[in-house]
Amino acid sequence: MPRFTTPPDREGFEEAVWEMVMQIPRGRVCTYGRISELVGAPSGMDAPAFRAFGPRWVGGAMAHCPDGVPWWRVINAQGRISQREGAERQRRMLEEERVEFSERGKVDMGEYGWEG
DNA sequence: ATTATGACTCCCA
DNA sequence: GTGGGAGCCATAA
Repeated sequence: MPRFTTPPDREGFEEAVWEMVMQIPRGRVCTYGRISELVGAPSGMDAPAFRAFGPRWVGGAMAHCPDGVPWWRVINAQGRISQREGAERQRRMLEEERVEFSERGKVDMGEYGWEG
């Protein structure tokens, strides 16, 4: 397992992430990686490092986001739920807004994915 | 000071 | 489709 850290300017980065996540329409999903791309790297960080860690930082921001942020609309690039503890709850939240899961628990990104 | 810890993605067997 | 490794460092305890 690779290690990762919180980003430089964590507060600013996470706020930007939350604002971006709030733009995901109801009934759609977005990936950690796509959110991090849309938000962009904090100044002073090189692209390769950000490519590697950005998505995980987005995950970190989802772990403690303020009310009003639809954290459940963020899933991984494979169309699956990354969270372990709250996976069922997240799935319910998505199904309530008509997002469908395959038998293997996957969301069709072509159908439900939001690219920003 | 040292250690454990994280809601990821890509690439290649 | 599934499995493992690489990416490489800030916080909290």
